[in-house]
Amino acid sequence: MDVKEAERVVVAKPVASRPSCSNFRSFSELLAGAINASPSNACSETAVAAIRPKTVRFKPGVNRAPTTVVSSQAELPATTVCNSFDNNVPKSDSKPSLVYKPQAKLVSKTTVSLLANMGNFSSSHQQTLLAVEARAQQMNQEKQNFQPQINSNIHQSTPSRAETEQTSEPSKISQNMDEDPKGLPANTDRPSYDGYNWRKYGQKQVKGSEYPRSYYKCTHPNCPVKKKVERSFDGQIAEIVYKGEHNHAKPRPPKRNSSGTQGTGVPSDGTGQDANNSLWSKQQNERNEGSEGRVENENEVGLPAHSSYQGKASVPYEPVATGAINTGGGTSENSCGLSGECEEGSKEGEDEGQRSKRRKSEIQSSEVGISGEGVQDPQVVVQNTTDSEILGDGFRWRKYGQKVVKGNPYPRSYYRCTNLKCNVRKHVERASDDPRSFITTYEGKHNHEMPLKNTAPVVSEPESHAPSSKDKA
DNA sequence: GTTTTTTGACCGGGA
DNA sequence: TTCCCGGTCAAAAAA
Repeated sequence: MDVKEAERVVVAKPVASRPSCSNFRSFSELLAGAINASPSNACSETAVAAIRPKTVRFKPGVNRAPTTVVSSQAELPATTVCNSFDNNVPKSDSKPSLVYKPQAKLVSKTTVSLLANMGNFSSSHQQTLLAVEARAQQMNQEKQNFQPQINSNIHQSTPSRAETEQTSEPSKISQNMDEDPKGLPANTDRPSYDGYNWRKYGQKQVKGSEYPRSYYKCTHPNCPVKKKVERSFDGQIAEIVYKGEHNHAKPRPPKRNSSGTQGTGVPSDGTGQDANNSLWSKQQNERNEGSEGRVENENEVGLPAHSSYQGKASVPYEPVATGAINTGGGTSENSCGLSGECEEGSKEGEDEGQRSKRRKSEIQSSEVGISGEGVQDPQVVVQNTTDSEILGDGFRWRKYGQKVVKGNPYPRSYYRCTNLKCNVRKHVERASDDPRSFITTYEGKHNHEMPLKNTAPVVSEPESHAPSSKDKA
């Protein structure tokens, strides 16, 4: 990728097509290439990996680093992603930054409505399939694009949080990765950005899909929810489809922290979803009080933006989880990104076994919680933030212009990050007749952390986050 | 020894 | 009825 172009991140609805990466070829070719030739390019490598997934347990140092690299910006894209979901226009083609275009998958009406309402979760929907597409590539791009800057920018801003965030972000990503078995350590529960714990029960190469599809079930007892995740060769999530509704609240975080809400993140294992989830919930609750809703954006958005849930109204937290949804709402706490994972990370002390046990207990407790407290806040979603301020990506934006540009009958709105030090801009335009479909294009990278709204829970500094993954003795 | 992931086989729905 | 294919099961492997 060209560095220059890297600056520009375009998010658009994915179009069914093969990755633009010239390297992508048929599996057979990839294999051959991988085997024969040195895997000069990542593409081939990844491809291979995709073909033969292996259980990769999270090892400190191994995956970590790479992931971390990533980007903080997940959030941005996330937002975009969200929007992009609905977008019908594959504008991306023209945009330089796109690495590949994931196939466009279906987005249920529910999703649409959710996005549209962002915040109002109507839950009426029946079980549905929600398809979200998260484009890994965006992620990648972002990762790549942002990284450089991050480094440079970080210096400017106080490293403390910003840095942590940035670094942590990766973790988020990793979380995202969670969907991916490979990337993630096998943390058992593997909470994902959506805040729930999932157990993988199958993987398969589905016809018509370039990537292997992984099947996950919610680990919560009696919970019928399942999700399908397709990952791109590079491990990025290409699509997530949820099925069913959770009949329980998100798993509560293990006791820890209420304070930590934001833990900056370090997501430990990337999977630390449990914690995340729970954290989210908690945070949400807490935040809700404050009316904050930032919550999951980052996480979810981050990547998972892809994950849009289908609405499940029944679960209060869900909404939150849905980053996309929140977007509308506004800030997310970032949950995991910041917090959830963080927490998990913080739990480093625990080892796998303990976690497992903990999970079990959590699960149970969560059940209880469901009926009890957890559920309350459906309103989480509804936030006061205005569109102009927080557009779902967790950052604050100020609209500074609007214009009709060639090729699109709809006016394009220009936004600038409200952070004085930040020169990131983005423009948003309708992608189609559907008022809910937008194409968001970012320019530049944020050199600051995502603004936390009012309450800012103390961020626990990620001490050395050891990969919480499991260190088994 | 425990738990999760991997993966081939099986099942059931739809064409 | 048969075939195709997505989804699920479950034994084996991995950590």
